[in-house]
Amino acid sequence: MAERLQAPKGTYDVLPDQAAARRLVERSCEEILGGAGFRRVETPIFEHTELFARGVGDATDIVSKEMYTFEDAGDRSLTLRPEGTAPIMRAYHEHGLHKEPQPVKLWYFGPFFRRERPQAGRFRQFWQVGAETIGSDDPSADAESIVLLQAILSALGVQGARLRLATLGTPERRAGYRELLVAYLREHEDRLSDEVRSRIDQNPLRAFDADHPGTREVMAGAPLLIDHLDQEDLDHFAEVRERLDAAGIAYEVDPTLVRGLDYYTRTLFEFTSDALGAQSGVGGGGRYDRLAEQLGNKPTPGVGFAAGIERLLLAGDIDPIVAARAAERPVDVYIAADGAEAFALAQQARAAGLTARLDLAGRSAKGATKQAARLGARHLVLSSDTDMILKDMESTEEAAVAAGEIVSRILRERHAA
RNA sequence: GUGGGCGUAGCUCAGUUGGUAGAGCUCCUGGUUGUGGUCCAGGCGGUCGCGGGUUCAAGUCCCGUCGCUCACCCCA
Repeated sequence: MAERLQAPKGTYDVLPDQAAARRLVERSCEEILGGAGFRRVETPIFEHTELFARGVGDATDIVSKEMYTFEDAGDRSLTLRPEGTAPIMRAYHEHGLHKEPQPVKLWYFGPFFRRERPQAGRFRQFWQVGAETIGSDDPSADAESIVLLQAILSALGVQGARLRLATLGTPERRAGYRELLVAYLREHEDRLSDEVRSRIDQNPLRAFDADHPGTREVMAGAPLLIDHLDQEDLDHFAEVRERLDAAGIAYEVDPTLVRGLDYYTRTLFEFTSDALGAQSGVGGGGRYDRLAEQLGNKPTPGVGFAAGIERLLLAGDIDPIVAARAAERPVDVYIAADGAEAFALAQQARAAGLTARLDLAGRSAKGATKQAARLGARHLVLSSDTDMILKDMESTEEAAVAAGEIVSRILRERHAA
Protein backbone atom coordinates (compact mmCIF):
# COMPACT_ATOMS: atom_id res chain seq x y z
CA MET A 1 0.00 0.00 0.00
CA ALA A 2 3.02 2.21 0.06
CA GLU A 3 2.68 3.95 -3.24
CA ARG A 4 -1.07 3.92 -3.35
CA LEU A 5 -2.30 7.37 -4.08
CA GLN A 6 -4.66 8.99 -1.67
CA ALA A 7 -6.39 12.31 -1.36
CA PRO A 8 -3.94 15.12 -0.48
CA LYS A 9 -3.59 16.07 3.16
CA GLY A 10 -6.49 18.10 4.42
CA THR A 11 -8.84 17.14 1.60
CA TYR A 12 -11.59 14.57 1.59
CA ASP A 13 -13.89 12.76 -0.79
CA VAL A 14 -17.61 13.35 -0.58
CA LEU A 15 -19.09 9.89 -1.00
CA PRO A 16 -22.74 9.38 -1.99
CA ASP A 17 -24.08 9.20 1.57
CA GLN A 18 -22.39 12.44 2.55
CA ALA A 19 -23.33 14.14 -0.67
CA ALA A 20 -27.01 14.00 0.22
CA ALA A 21 -26.45 15.61 3.61
CA ARG A 22 -24.43 18.37 2.01
CA ARG A 23 -27.14 19.03 -0.55
CA LEU A 24 -29.56 19.39 2.33
CA VAL A 25 -27.35 22.06 3.88
CA GLU A 26 -27.13 23.84 0.56
CA ARG A 27 -30.88 23.77 0.11
CA SER A 28 -31.53 25.17 3.59
CA CYS A 29 -29.14 28.01 2.90
CA GLU A 30 -30.80 28.72 -0.41
CA GLU A 31 -34.23 28.86 1.16
CA ILE A 32 -33.25 31.09 4.03
CA LEU A 33 -31.01 33.47 2.09
CA GLY A 34 -33.15 33.50 -1.02
CA GLY A 35 -36.12 34.31 1.14
CA ALA A 36 -34.29 37.36 2.46
CA GLY A 37 -33.52 38.64 -1.02
CA PHE A 38 -30.00 37.33 -1.48
CA ARG A 39 -29.07 36.18 -4.98
CA ARG A 40 -26.51 33.47 -5.53
CA VAL A 41 -23.19 34.21 -7.22
CA GLU A 42 -20.09 32.22 -8.04
CA THR A 43 -16.62 33.68 -8.35
CA PRO A 44 -13.46 31.96 -9.62
CA ILE A 45 -11.65 29.39 -7.52
CA PHE A 46 -8.41 31.31 -8.10
CA GLU A 47 -7.81 35.03 -8.20
CA HIS A 48 -4.89 37.40 -8.55
CA THR A 49 -2.83 37.08 -5.40
CA GLU A 50 -3.00 40.82 -4.99
CA LEU A 51 -6.74 40.68 -4.35
CA PHE A 52 -6.15 38.87 -1.07
CA ALA A 53 -2.92 40.64 -0.21
CA ARG A 54 -4.76 43.96 -0.40
CA GLY A 55 -8.20 42.81 0.73
CA VAL A 56 -7.46 40.42 3.55
CA GLY A 57 -4.19 42.05 4.56
CA ASP A 58 -0.52 41.19 4.05
CA ALA A 59 0.16 40.73 7.73
CA THR A 60 -2.65 38.28 8.42
CA ASP A 61 -1.88 34.61 8.98
CA ILE A 62 -4.09 33.76 6.03
CA VAL A 63 -2.07 35.79 3.56
CA SER A 64 1.37 35.46 5.09
CA LYS A 65 1.47 31.69 5.45
CA GLU A 66 -1.70 29.86 4.49
CA MET A 67 -2.34 30.60 0.82
CA TYR A 68 -1.88 28.26 -2.12
CA THR A 69 -0.11 30.60 -4.50
CA PHE A 70 1.34 29.77 -7.91
CA GLU A 71 2.50 31.45 -11.09
CA ASP A 72 0.70 30.96 -14.36
CA ALA A 73 2.40 30.90 -17.74
CA GLY A 74 2.39 34.68 -17.97
CA ASP A 75 4.23 35.08 -14.66
CA ARG A 76 1.10 36.34 -12.97
CA SER A 77 0.76 35.34 -9.36
CA LEU A 78 -2.49 33.54 -8.70
CA THR A 79 -3.95 32.17 -5.46
CA LEU A 80 -6.61 29.63 -4.63
CA ARG A 81 -9.20 31.69 -2.83
CA PRO A 82 -8.86 31.52 0.97
CA GLU A 83 -12.08 33.43 1.60
CA GLY A 84 -15.08 34.80 -0.23
CA THR A 85 -15.64 38.43 0.64
CA ALA A 86 -12.81 40.07 -1.27
CA PRO A 87 -13.70 38.24 -4.52
CA ILE A 88 -17.32 39.29 -4.23
CA MET A 89 -16.41 42.89 -3.61
CA ARG A 90 -14.12 42.68 -6.64
CA ALA A 91 -16.92 41.29 -8.80
CA TYR A 92 -19.38 43.86 -7.49
CA HIS A 93 -17.27 46.72 -8.84
CA GLU A 94 -15.97 44.92 -11.91
CA HIS A 95 -19.48 44.31 -13.22
CA GLY A 96 -21.10 47.55 -12.22
CA LEU A 97 -23.36 46.16 -9.55
CA HIS A 98 -22.92 49.49 -7.78
CA LYS A 99 -25.26 50.87 -10.46
CA GLU A 100 -28.07 48.61 -9.31
CA PRO A 101 -30.49 49.60 -6.56
CA GLN A 102 -28.54 49.42 -3.29
CA PRO A 103 -27.78 47.45 -1.32
CA VAL A 104 -26.88 44.44 -3.44
CA LYS A 105 -27.37 41.22 -1.50
CA LEU A 106 -25.39 38.20 -2.68
CA TRP A 107 -24.69 34.75 -1.32
CA TYR A 108 -22.31 31.94 -2.24
CA PHE A 109 -21.62 28.32 -1.46
CA GLY A 110 -18.37 26.74 -2.52
CA PRO A 111 -14.84 25.54 -1.74
CA PHE A 112 -12.02 27.57 -0.22
CA PHE A 113 -8.39 26.75 0.44
CA ARG A 114 -5.98 27.35 3.28
CA ARG A 115 -2.69 25.54 3.89
CA GLU A 116 -3.02 24.73 7.57
CA ARG A 117 -2.41 21.60 9.59
CA PRO A 118 -5.71 19.76 9.42
CA GLN A 119 -7.62 18.73 12.52
CA ALA A 120 -11.22 18.21 13.58
CA GLY A 121 -13.37 20.62 11.59
CA ARG A 122 -10.40 22.08 9.76
CA PHE A 123 -9.40 21.16 6.25
CA ARG A 124 -7.19 22.54 3.52
CA GLN A 125 -10.05 22.48 1.10
CA PHE A 126 -13.20 23.39 2.95
CA TRP A 127 -16.60 24.72 1.98
CA GLN A 128 -18.29 27.86 3.11
CA VAL A 129 -21.66 29.44 2.74
CA GLY A 130 -21.63 33.17 2.93
CA ALA A 131 -23.84 36.19 2.37
CA GLU A 132 -22.84 39.78 1.72
CA THR A 133 -24.91 42.96 1.85
CA ILE A 134 -23.01 45.55 -0.15
CA GLY A 135 -23.90 49.21 -0.39
CA SER A 136 -25.55 49.85 2.96
CA ASP A 137 -24.20 50.92 6.31
CA ASP A 138 -27.57 50.60 7.99
CA PRO A 139 -27.29 48.80 11.35
CA SER A 140 -30.23 46.70 10.25
CA ALA A 141 -28.02 45.16 7.57
CA ASP A 142 -25.59 44.06 10.29
CA ALA A 143 -28.38 42.66 12.41
CA GLU A 144 -29.88 40.93 9.39
CA SER A 145 -26.60 39.12 8.70
CA ILE A 146 -26.55 37.84 12.25
CA VAL A 147 -30.21 36.83 12.25
CA LEU A 148 -29.82 34.94 8.97
CA LEU A 149 -26.77 33.03 10.13
CA GLN A 150 -28.68 32.18 13.27
CA ALA A 151 -31.58 30.96 11.15
CA ILE A 152 -29.29 28.67 9.17
CA LEU A 153 -27.83 27.25 12.37
CA SER A 154 -31.23 26.48 13.82
CA ALA A 155 -32.55 25.08 10.53
CA LEU A 156 -29.69 22.57 10.58
CA GLY A 157 -30.24 21.68 14.21
CA VAL A 158 -27.06 23.21 15.60
CA GLN A 159 -27.68 23.11 19.34
CA GLY A 160 -26.33 25.50 21.91
CA ALA A 161 -24.60 27.91 19.57
CA ARG A 162 -23.23 30.93 21.39
CA LEU A 163 -23.14 34.35 19.76
CA ARG A 164 -20.36 36.74 20.61
CA LEU A 165 -20.49 40.32 19.44
CA ALA A 166 -18.04 43.19 19.33
CA THR A 167 -17.34 46.39 17.51
CA LEU A 168 -14.00 47.35 16.04
CA GLY A 169 -14.61 50.94 15.04
CA THR A 170 -12.40 52.31 12.32
CA PRO A 171 -8.98 50.95 11.36
CA GLU A 172 -7.39 54.19 12.55
CA ARG A 173 -8.92 53.93 16.00
CA ARG A 174 -8.07 50.29 16.13
CA ALA A 175 -4.45 50.95 15.22
CA GLY A 176 -4.22 53.60 17.90
CA TYR A 177 -5.71 51.27 20.46
CA ARG A 178 -3.36 48.52 19.45
CA GLU A 179 -0.35 50.72 20.14
CA LEU A 180 -1.81 51.55 23.49
CA LEU A 181 -2.33 47.90 24.33
CA VAL A 182 1.14 46.87 23.17
CA ALA A 183 2.66 49.64 25.27
CA TYR A 184 0.63 48.50 28.28
CA LEU A 185 1.73 44.89 27.80
CA ARG A 186 5.38 45.91 27.47
CA GLU A 187 5.04 47.85 30.67
CA HIS A 188 3.90 44.73 32.53
CA GLU A 189 5.95 42.27 30.50
CA ASP A 190 7.53 40.60 33.51
CA ARG A 191 4.20 39.35 34.82
CA LEU A 192 2.99 37.86 31.50
CA SER A 193 3.28 34.24 30.45
CA ASP A 194 6.12 33.41 28.06
CA GLU A 195 3.71 32.68 25.27
CA VAL A 196 1.79 35.91 25.55
CA ARG A 197 5.00 37.89 25.86
CA SER A 198 6.47 36.36 22.73
CA ARG A 199 3.36 37.30 20.77
CA ILE A 200 2.86 40.86 21.97
CA ASP A 201 3.61 42.35 18.59
CA GLN A 202 1.89 39.72 16.48
CA ASN A 203 -1.34 39.41 18.38
CA PRO A 204 -1.63 41.52 21.50
CA LEU A 205 -5.39 40.93 21.77
CA ARG A 206 -4.64 37.28 22.37
CA ALA A 207 -3.50 38.22 25.86
CA PHE A 208 -7.13 38.66 26.87
CA ASP A 209 -7.79 34.94 26.39
CA ALA A 210 -4.89 33.67 28.48
CA ASP A 211 -5.40 31.36 31.46
CA HIS A 212 -2.08 32.28 33.03
CA PRO A 213 -2.81 33.87 36.45
CA GLY A 214 -0.26 36.66 36.18
CA THR A 215 -1.43 37.51 32.70
CA ARG A 216 -5.03 37.61 33.82
CA GLU A 217 -4.21 40.04 36.59
CA VAL A 218 -2.45 42.30 34.13
CA MET A 219 -5.30 42.06 31.63
CA ALA A 220 -7.90 43.02 34.22
CA GLY A 221 -6.46 46.51 34.10
CA ALA A 222 -5.73 46.60 30.39
CA PRO A 223 -7.25 49.27 28.14
CA LEU A 224 -10.30 48.16 26.15
CA LEU A 225 -10.97 49.03 22.54
CA ILE A 226 -14.52 50.02 23.24
CA ASP A 227 -13.31 52.91 25.40
CA HIS A 228 -11.35 54.32 22.48
CA LEU A 229 -13.91 54.43 19.70
CA ASP A 230 -15.64 57.34 17.98
CA GLN A 231 -19.13 58.22 19.10
CA GLU A 232 -20.53 57.44 15.63
CA ASP A 233 -19.23 53.89 15.80
CA LEU A 234 -20.56 53.44 19.32
CA ASP A 235 -23.95 54.67 18.19
CA HIS A 236 -23.92 52.29 15.24
CA PHE A 237 -23.11 49.41 17.55
CA ALA A 238 -25.90 50.41 19.93
CA GLU A 239 -28.35 50.36 17.06
CA VAL A 240 -27.21 46.91 15.95
CA ARG A 241 -27.74 45.66 19.48
CA GLU A 242 -31.14 47.32 19.66
CA ARG A 243 -32.22 45.36 16.60
CA LEU A 244 -30.87 42.07 17.92
CA ASP A 245 -32.71 42.66 21.17
CA ALA A 246 -35.88 43.36 19.23
CA ALA A 247 -35.41 40.11 17.35
CA GLY A 248 -34.92 38.22 20.58
CA ILE A 249 -31.39 37.12 19.70
CA ALA A 250 -29.24 36.29 22.69
CA TYR A 251 -25.60 37.36 22.58
CA GLU A 252 -22.74 38.47 24.72
CA VAL A 253 -20.55 41.44 24.02
CA ASP A 254 -16.94 40.33 23.97
CA PRO A 255 -14.54 43.25 23.61
CA THR A 256 -11.69 40.83 22.96
CA LEU A 257 -13.19 39.09 19.96
CA VAL A 258 -10.65 38.92 17.15
CA ARG A 259 -10.81 37.91 13.54
CA GLY A 260 -7.89 37.30 11.27
CA LEU A 261 -8.95 39.51 8.44
CA ASP A 262 -7.90 43.13 8.26
CA TYR A 263 -10.91 44.44 6.42
CA TYR A 264 -13.37 44.41 9.28
CA THR A 265 -14.76 47.65 10.70
CA ARG A 266 -17.43 48.23 13.30
CA THR A 267 -19.59 45.15 13.85
CA LEU A 268 -17.89 41.81 14.38
CA PHE A 269 -19.58 38.57 15.39
CA GLU A 270 -19.01 34.86 15.75
CA PHE A 271 -21.11 31.83 16.57
CA THR A 272 -19.37 29.05 18.48
CA SER A 273 -20.51 25.57 19.40
CA ASP A 274 -19.20 23.09 21.94
CA ALA A 275 -20.05 20.25 19.57
CA LEU A 276 -17.00 21.04 17.48
CA GLY A 277 -13.85 20.38 19.47
CA ALA A 278 -11.05 22.86 19.35
CA GLN A 279 -12.22 24.62 16.21
CA SER A 280 -15.30 25.92 17.92
CA GLY A 281 -16.30 28.61 15.44
CA VAL A 282 -19.15 27.56 13.18
CA GLY A 283 -19.48 30.87 11.45
CA GLY A 284 -19.00 34.56 11.82
CA GLY A 285 -18.59 37.81 10.02
CA GLY A 286 -18.82 41.51 10.30
CA ARG A 287 -18.81 44.85 8.60
CA TYR A 288 -16.10 45.80 6.11
CA ASP A 289 -16.64 49.42 5.12
CA ARG A 290 -13.02 49.91 4.02
CA LEU A 291 -12.58 46.86 1.85
CA ALA A 292 -13.70 48.52 -1.40
CA GLU A 293 -11.09 51.25 -0.99
CA GLN A 294 -8.36 48.78 -0.21
CA LEU A 295 -9.15 47.13 -3.51
CA GLY A 296 -8.92 50.44 -5.33
CA ASN A 297 -12.63 51.10 -5.71
CA LYS A 298 -14.73 53.93 -4.44
CA PRO A 299 -15.78 53.63 -0.80
CA THR A 300 -18.63 51.17 -0.43
CA PRO A 301 -19.93 49.83 2.87
CA GLY A 302 -20.71 46.17 3.31
CA VAL A 303 -21.48 43.54 5.89
CA GLY A 304 -21.68 39.77 5.73
CA PHE A 305 -20.97 36.38 7.22
CA ALA A 306 -19.42 33.06 6.34
CA ALA A 307 -20.01 29.64 7.89
CA GLY A 308 -18.08 26.41 7.46
CA ILE A 309 -20.06 23.61 5.84
CA GLU A 310 -18.01 20.86 7.47
CA ARG A 311 -18.55 22.49 10.84
CA LEU A 312 -22.27 22.92 10.24
CA LEU A 313 -22.43 19.21 9.49
CA LEU A 314 -20.44 18.37 12.63
CA ALA A 315 -22.48 20.59 14.92
CA GLY A 316 -25.87 20.07 13.30
CA ASP A 317 -28.10 17.05 13.61
CA ILE A 318 -28.48 15.98 10.00
CA ASP A 319 -28.48 12.20 9.74
CA PRO A 320 -26.54 11.32 6.58
CA ILE A 321 -28.29 7.97 6.25
CA VAL A 322 -31.73 9.54 6.41
CA ALA A 323 -30.67 12.27 4.01
CA ALA A 324 -29.26 9.74 1.56
CA ARG A 325 -32.38 7.62 1.70
CA ALA A 326 -34.59 10.63 1.12
CA ALA A 327 -32.53 11.50 -1.93
CA GLU A 328 -32.87 8.07 -3.50
CA ARG A 329 -35.17 7.73 -6.47
CA PRO A 330 -37.57 4.82 -6.34
CA VAL A 331 -36.77 2.21 -8.97
CA ASP A 332 -39.70 1.26 -11.17
CA VAL A 333 -38.08 -1.65 -12.92
CA TYR A 334 -34.90 -3.66 -12.52
CA ILE A 335 -33.92 -5.35 -15.76
CA ALA A 336 -31.75 -8.43 -15.44
CA ALA A 337 -32.45 -9.95 -18.82
CA ASP A 338 -29.63 -10.46 -21.29
CA GLY A 339 -28.51 -8.83 -24.46
CA ALA A 340 -29.48 -6.00 -26.75
CA GLU A 341 -33.18 -6.55 -26.20
CA ALA A 342 -32.84 -5.89 -22.49
CA PHE A 343 -30.69 -2.87 -23.19
CA ALA A 344 -33.33 -1.48 -25.54
CA LEU A 345 -36.02 -2.14 -22.96
CA ALA A 346 -34.18 -0.02 -20.40
CA GLN A 347 -34.04 2.88 -22.84
CA GLN A 348 -37.74 2.54 -23.68
CA ALA A 349 -38.67 2.50 -20.01
CA ARG A 350 -36.64 5.64 -19.33
CA ALA A 351 -38.10 7.38 -22.37
CA ALA A 352 -41.54 6.61 -20.93
CA GLY A 353 -40.56 8.34 -17.69
CA LEU A 354 -39.85 5.24 -15.62
CA THR A 355 -36.79 4.79 -13.43
CA ALA A 356 -35.11 1.77 -14.93
CA ARG A 357 -31.95 -0.04 -13.84
CA LEU A 358 -30.18 -2.47 -16.08
CA ASP A 359 -28.20 -5.22 -14.40
CA LEU A 360 -24.58 -4.78 -15.40
CA ALA A 361 -23.09 -7.41 -13.14
CA GLY A 362 -24.28 -10.59 -14.85
CA ARG A 363 -26.26 -11.62 -11.79
CA SER A 364 -28.06 -14.89 -11.50
CA ALA A 365 -31.86 -14.88 -11.15
CA LYS A 366 -31.42 -15.09 -7.40
CA GLY A 367 -28.78 -12.41 -7.32
CA ALA A 368 -30.89 -10.15 -9.50
CA THR A 369 -33.92 -10.66 -7.30
CA LYS A 370 -31.86 -9.80 -4.26
CA GLN A 371 -30.50 -6.69 -5.89
CA ALA A 372 -33.95 -5.61 -7.06
CA ALA A 373 -35.28 -6.05 -3.53
CA ARG A 374 -32.37 -4.09 -2.12
CA LEU A 375 -33.18 -1.21 -4.44
CA GLY A 376 -36.86 -1.37 -3.59
CA ALA A 377 -37.68 -1.94 -7.25
CA ARG A 378 -41.34 -2.48 -8.04
CA HIS A 379 -40.78 -4.75 -11.00
CA LEU A 380 -38.12 -7.17 -12.07
CA VAL A 381 -37.49 -8.38 -15.60
CA LEU A 382 -35.70 -11.67 -16.19
CA SER A 383 -34.84 -13.61 -19.34
CA SER A 384 -36.75 -16.60 -20.52
CA ASP A 385 -36.50 -18.71 -23.63
CA THR A 386 -39.15 -16.86 -25.62
CA ASP A 387 -40.50 -13.68 -24.02
CA MET A 388 -39.28 -11.98 -20.91
CA ILE A 389 -40.52 -12.62 -17.39
CA LEU A 390 -42.05 -9.64 -15.63
CA LYS A 391 -42.30 -10.00 -11.87
CA ASP A 392 -44.17 -7.82 -9.46
CA MET A 393 -41.92 -7.46 -6.43
CA GLU A 394 -44.77 -6.66 -4.07
CA SER A 395 -46.71 -9.81 -4.77
CA THR A 396 -45.84 -13.20 -6.16
CA GLU A 397 -47.27 -12.44 -9.55
CA GLU A 398 -45.16 -13.10 -12.56
CA ALA A 399 -45.91 -13.41 -16.24
CA ALA A 400 -44.19 -14.10 -19.51
CA VAL A 401 -44.47 -10.91 -21.50
CA ALA A 402 -43.17 -9.90 -24.92
CA ALA A 403 -40.37 -7.35 -24.55
CA GLY A 404 -42.38 -4.76 -26.45
CA GLU A 405 -45.28 -5.04 -24.00
CA ILE A 406 -43.41 -4.58 -20.77
CA VAL A 407 -43.30 -0.81 -20.56
CA SER A 408 -46.96 -0.32 -21.35
CA ARG A 409 -47.89 -3.01 -18.89
CA ILE A 410 -45.98 -1.37 -16.06
CA LEU A 411 -47.53 1.98 -16.90
CA ARG A 412 -51.00 0.48 -16.87
CA GLU A 413 -50.48 -1.17 -13.49
CA ARG A 414 -49.10 2.04 -12.10
CA HIS A 415 -52.18 3.88 -13.31
CA ALA A 416 -54.49 1.38 -11.69
CA ALA A 417 -52.71 1.75 -8.38
C1' G B 1 6.31 25.13 12.41
C1' U B 2 5.71 22.18 17.52
C1' G B 3 3.66 18.14 20.50
C1' G B 4 0.41 13.47 21.79
C1' G B 5 -2.19 8.99 19.80
C1' C B 6 -2.56 5.50 15.85
C1' G B 7 -1.17 2.61 11.18
C1' U B 8 -3.18 -5.93 9.97
C1' A B 9 -8.61 -7.48 4.07
C1' G B 10 -13.52 -2.28 1.15
C1' C B 11 -15.44 -1.48 6.74
C1' U B 12 -14.89 -2.79 12.35
C1' C B 13 -11.12 -5.39 14.56
C1' A B 14 -8.29 -10.12 16.81
C1' G B 15 -3.41 -11.88 16.48
C1' U B 16 -1.10 -14.94 22.97
C1' U B 17 6.47 -14.78 26.07
C1' G B 18 8.98 -13.59 17.85
C1' G B 19 7.54 -19.58 14.52
C1' U B 20 6.08 -18.02 7.45
C1' A B 21 -1.86 -14.30 8.48
C1' G B 22 -7.57 -14.69 11.16
C1' A B 23 -12.93 -13.22 12.53
C1' G B 24 -17.36 -10.45 11.79
C1' C B 25 -19.79 -7.24 8.22
C1' U B 26 -20.13 -6.19 2.91
C1' C B 27 -19.97 -8.38 -2.14
C1' C B 28 -20.53 -12.88 -5.53
C1' U B 29 -22.03 -18.25 -6.30
C1' G B 30 -24.79 -22.67 -4.82
C1' G B 31 -28.39 -24.80 -1.55
C1' U B 32 -32.55 -23.73 1.79
C1' U B 33 -36.73 -20.58 2.75
C1' G B 34 -44.21 -21.27 -0.76
C1' U B 35 -39.35 -15.67 -6.26
C1' G B 36 -35.51 -11.32 -2.32
C1' G B 37 -35.25 -9.98 2.92
C1' U B 38 -33.87 -16.12 7.32
C1' C B 39 -30.44 -20.07 7.57
C1' C B 40 -26.22 -23.33 5.62
C1' A B 41 -21.85 -23.99 2.53
C1' G B 42 -18.25 -21.99 -0.59
C1' G B 43 -15.67 -17.98 -3.10
C1' C B 44 -13.37 -12.95 -4.13
C1' G B 45 -10.27 -9.91 -1.17
C1' G B 46 -4.02 -8.51 2.63
C1' U B 47 3.93 -7.86 -0.13
C1' C B 48 0.46 -6.94 8.26
C1' G B 49 2.07 1.76 5.76
C1' C B 50 7.24 1.76 3.70
C1' G B 51 12.76 1.00 4.29
C1' G B 52 16.65 -0.84 7.03
C1' G B 53 18.49 -3.78 11.38
C1' U B 54 18.60 -7.99 15.15
C1' U B 55 17.33 -13.40 14.58
C1' C B 56 17.50 -19.98 12.01
C1' A B 57 12.66 -17.27 11.97
C1' A B 58 9.35 -10.51 12.76
C1' G B 59 2.59 -8.38 12.10
C1' U B 60 5.08 -9.31 16.90
C1' C B 61 11.79 -6.46 19.04
C1' C B 62 15.17 -1.89 17.48
C1' C B 63 16.08 2.47 14.21
C1' G B 64 14.45 5.53 10.40
C1' U B 65 10.67 7.26 7.24
C1' C B 66 5.74 8.22 5.33
C1' G B 67 0.64 8.61 6.32
C1' C B 68 -3.74 9.37 9.34
C1' U B 69 -5.64 11.72 13.62
C1' C B 70 -6.11 15.10 17.84
C1' A B 71 -4.11 19.49 20.03
C1' C B 72 -1.02 24.18 20.03
C1' C B 73 -1.21 28.36 16.53
C1' C B 74 -5.01 30.35 13.63
C1' C B 75 -9.70 30.25 11.80
C1' A B 76 -14.95 28.62 8.81
